[in-house]
Amino acid sequence: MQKLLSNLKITINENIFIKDPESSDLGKRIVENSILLIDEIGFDDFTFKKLGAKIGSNESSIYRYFENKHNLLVYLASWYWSWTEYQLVFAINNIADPLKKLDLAIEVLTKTTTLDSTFKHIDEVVLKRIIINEYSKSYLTKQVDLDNDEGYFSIYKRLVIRLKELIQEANKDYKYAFCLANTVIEGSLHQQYLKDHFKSISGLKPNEAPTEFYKDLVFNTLNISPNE
Amino acid sequence: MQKLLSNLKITINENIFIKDPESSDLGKRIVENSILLIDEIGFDDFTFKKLGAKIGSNESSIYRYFENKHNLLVYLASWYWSWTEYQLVFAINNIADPLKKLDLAIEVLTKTTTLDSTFKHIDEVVLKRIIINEYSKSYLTKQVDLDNDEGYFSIYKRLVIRLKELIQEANKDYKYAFCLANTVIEGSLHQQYLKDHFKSISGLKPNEAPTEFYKDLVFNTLNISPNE
DNA sequence: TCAAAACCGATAGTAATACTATTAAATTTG
DNA sequence: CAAATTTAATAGTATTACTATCGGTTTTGA
Repeated sequence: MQKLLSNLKITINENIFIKDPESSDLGKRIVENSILLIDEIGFDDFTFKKLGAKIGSNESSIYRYFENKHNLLVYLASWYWSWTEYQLVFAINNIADPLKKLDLAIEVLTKTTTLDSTFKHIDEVVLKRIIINEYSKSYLTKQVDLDNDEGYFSIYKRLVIRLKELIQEANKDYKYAFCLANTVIEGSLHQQYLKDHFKSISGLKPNEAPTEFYKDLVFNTLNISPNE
Repeated sequence: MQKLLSNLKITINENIFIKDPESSDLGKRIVENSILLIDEIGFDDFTFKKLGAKIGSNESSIYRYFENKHNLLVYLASWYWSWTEYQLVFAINNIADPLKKLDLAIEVLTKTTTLDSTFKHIDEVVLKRIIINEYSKSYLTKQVDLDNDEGYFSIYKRLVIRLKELIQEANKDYKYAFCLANTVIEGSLHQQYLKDHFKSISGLKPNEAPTEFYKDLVFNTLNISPNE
């Protein structure tokens, strides 16, 4: 992926962290290396103590940035969805045709992730793997309603709403725009998980993204087709 | 739900448990009450110690049935998917029309769960809630490939394959049968989760199942429609 | 520029978790 | 009725998920 804008900062809800990790060198090392460590050992085995050892810092210092590892995961997810939203907005900017806009949106939301050099301390390819493997753990908790009230998932919800609006623009009579938007965004993660771990029931080849499946699904469902 | 068959036993892969919980009174109490306790406090806070206290038994006794709480979750999920498969097979039995069969299959897989009096120690409505809230935690782990090799997910995979075959019978030219089958089965759980916790982006009303959405989705995608 | 504030690393400590091991009583079974 | 199995109880371990405190260093802002 080429650089779209320099000096772009992804803004995350302040409730999620105690101290903004973008505000210091240690904070950036926490974010950068937590992505690598969670990818390596999985979120369940990930601890602040292990992360401290990896970055040559102390457990207690990391607790000054994030209340617990759950909030760190919410932070990483928010970053990912915010970055995805920015790509989506950029892709459909100045496009008038609603069908073409929807086509591009599905493309952005379902394609295989590539590196973005704008953010030097974040490896988006590894982060995407974490989102595929761990994202649902950030909301499948008993405190989900409280977290939701704090705005922990607002970026994700905004993205779903954007896609739902694109679907409605493309076909004003379609009755299930929200369900379909969720199907594309969450389903795309699931399809990519299946490709890696449940090959026998995955419809995707090893290096295939579910993009074509979702385009076919959405345009057939809406009874329209994008003119290339 | 009315009783379809008496004396039916759901068979679960023997690798998942140490001692078959169906083989003793204590085993059945473990299964029955683990469902209630996981629903109450969530899988993350659930421990064998707490379950022992609930059923007036000891932590160490539960460890003789299940290696750990993860395997207990896999067991409960296998039970649920096996029960669902039995409902699916029963529903489409003796139906010849492929479109009607697919229609009924989507119905079974996406509808709201109701009690089945065949299994006295299992509350299927509560179990379904656990599946919605916790199922993905059973495979979003670092040991997923090993667990898969042990056959922990074989019932679930068999169900996906059944639906994929019904899709193919309905439209032999459709290219993404596996992707679509996974979309319906996993997506249905997700839509029901959104309904309860992310109302602002859910397309479902409080007591609505995603059945109509999925029927519309599948039949439009396959370019067919079921004759009622 | 210098004092206050903020930051960081280190250490210590706690309650809970996720088990394992052992033993002894109760129950089942052949 | 003896042997085998099952269960409950206790004890113990390493790790987790924190909290609290204390200096030393760095940053800041008046």
